[in-house]
Amino acid sequence: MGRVRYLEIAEALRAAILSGDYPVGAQLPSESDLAARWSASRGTVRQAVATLASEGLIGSRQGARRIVLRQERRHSFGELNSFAQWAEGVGHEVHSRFLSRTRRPATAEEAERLALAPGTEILAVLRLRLLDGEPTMVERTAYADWVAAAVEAMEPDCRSVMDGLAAGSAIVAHYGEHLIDALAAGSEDARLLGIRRGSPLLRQRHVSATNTGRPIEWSDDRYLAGSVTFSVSNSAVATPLERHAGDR
Amino acid sequence: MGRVRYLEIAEALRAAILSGDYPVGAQLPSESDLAARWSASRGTVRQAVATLASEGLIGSRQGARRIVLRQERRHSFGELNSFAQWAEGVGHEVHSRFLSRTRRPATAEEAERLALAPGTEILAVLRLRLLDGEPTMVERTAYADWVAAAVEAMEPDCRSVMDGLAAGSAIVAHYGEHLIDALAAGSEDARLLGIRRGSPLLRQRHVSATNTGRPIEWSDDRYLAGSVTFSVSNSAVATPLERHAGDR
DNA sequence: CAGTGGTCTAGACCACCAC
DNA sequence: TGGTGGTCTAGACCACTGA
Repeated sequence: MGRVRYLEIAEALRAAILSGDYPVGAQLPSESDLAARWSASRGTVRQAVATLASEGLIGSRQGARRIVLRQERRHSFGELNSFAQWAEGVGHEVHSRFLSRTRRPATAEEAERLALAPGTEILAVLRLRLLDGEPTMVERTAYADWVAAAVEAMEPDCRSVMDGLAAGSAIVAHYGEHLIDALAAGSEDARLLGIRRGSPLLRQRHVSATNTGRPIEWSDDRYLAGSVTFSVSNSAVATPLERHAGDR
Repeated sequence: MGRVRYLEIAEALRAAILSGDYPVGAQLPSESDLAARWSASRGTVRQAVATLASEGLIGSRQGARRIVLRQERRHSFGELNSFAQWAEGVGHEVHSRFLSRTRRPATAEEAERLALAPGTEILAVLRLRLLDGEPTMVERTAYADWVAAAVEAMEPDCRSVMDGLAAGSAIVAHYGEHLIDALAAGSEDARLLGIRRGSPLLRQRHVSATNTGRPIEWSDDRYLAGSVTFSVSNSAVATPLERHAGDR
C-alpha cells in the first residue's frame, strides 16, 4: 500500500473522478469530511486535493466546495519526455530507426542548452520514429558528452534511449523544458516522413535534466501534422504553460 | 503590501532569481533559514517555494537544498488565455479586426465544449489579429449563449473580448484547457494571413471557463508558423502538459 | 449565519544527502 | 552524522459562499 497518506487519498479521489462517481461539475466532499473519513489531518487532505488541482482535474474557490473540471487521465512526466513511453501508454506500437550517430563539437545553441563549454564534443543522433508502423516523427538529439558513451553502446533500434540510460547507467530524467511550435518540413524531413517539402510539422524541442539539474539531452522532434496534439490545463492561480514570440 | 505572507516570500525569492542573485544551478537558502529570516513558520516557507516550483523556476530533492532551474519570467493565466494580454505583456502592439459576427446553432463539438444543449444558439466570431501591424493569427470563437449579448455589444475592433467581459459584465475566466497542434492553412486562413494555402500553422484550441467551471468560449486560433512558441516545464513530481494521439 | 476553503503556526518524525 | 527536504498533526483565525 502507498505509505504516503496524501497520495493514497489523492489516488482514491482521482479514481472516483475518472470512474464517474463525481462527474464534471460535481462537488467534492469538504475537507473536514475527507479528513474524518480518512482519519487524517486537514493539512494532509489539502495536500491530496492540491495534487488533483495541479493535474487540472478539480478547481476550487474560497467558500465553496471543490468542483470537478475534467474527467480525463493526465499523463506522467515520462510520457511527455519519452516518445516510447507515451506511445505505449496510449496503446500504440513504436519502432525506431537510428539513421546516424556521430560525435561532433556542439553548436552554440547545443552548448547553451546542455550547459556545456562551447565546442564540447556531443553525440548527435538522427532517428526516425514509427507509430504502428507508420513514419510519424523525426528526432534530432544532442546528448551531453558525459552520457554519449552509454548511448553509443545501445542497440541500433532500441525502443527508448532514456529507458536504456535509466536501466544501464542509473541516469534518470527529473526535469524537462519544452518548446512547441510549427514549421515547414525541410527536404530531409520530407524524405523521411514521406511527405512533400513545406508540409506542416509540429515541433517539440526539449531538454531533459537529472535531479541535480544537469542537462542530459537537447532534442528537436518533428511530428507529422495531425499525428499528435499537446494539451494543457491552467487556472488563475497556477499557470504552467506560456507563449513566446518567435522571430519576426 | 501583499498581505499574504507566502506570496510575499515567493515574490522576493522570484525577484532574487530573476535578477541573478541566485543564478541557474545555485542553491537556495534552507527552509529553516528562510523561516527565520522572514519570521514565518516552515509551512509558510514551503508554500512559497512550492509556488516557484510550480512555475518551473526551482527544483528540489529530499536531503539537498533547492536549486535554481531557470531564470525566466513565467506568464500569467491571462497571458495564455488572451492574445491581447499576452501581446502587451511581451511589449507588442496588437490590433483586431472583426470579420464576422453571427448567431447560429452550435455544432456538436461546440455544444460539447461549451456544456450546452445540442443546437443551442451561440455567437460565432471570426477575427484577424495583428501583431505590430502584421497579420499573425486567425481566431474563430464560439461564445456561449449567455455571454453572446455582451460580446455583440462590443466595439467592432475592440482589443480584448475577455477584458471587455470582465469590465462590463464581471465575467472572468478562471480555468482554461488548451489543445496545441499543427495544420496546413486552408484557403480562408491563407487569404487572411497573406500566405499560400497549405502553409504550416500552429493551432491553439482552447476553452475558457468561469470560477464555477461554466464554459465561456471555445476558440480555434491559428498562428503563422514562426510567430509564436509555446513553452512548458515539467518535473517528475508534477506534469502539467500531455500529448495526445491524433486521428490516424 | 453556518459551512467552506485559504492562510498560518509550532511542533514532530522520517528518508535522504553530503561531508 | 548533521543538515535538509518530505510528510503529518492539531490546532487557530480569516474571507468568502450560499441559503
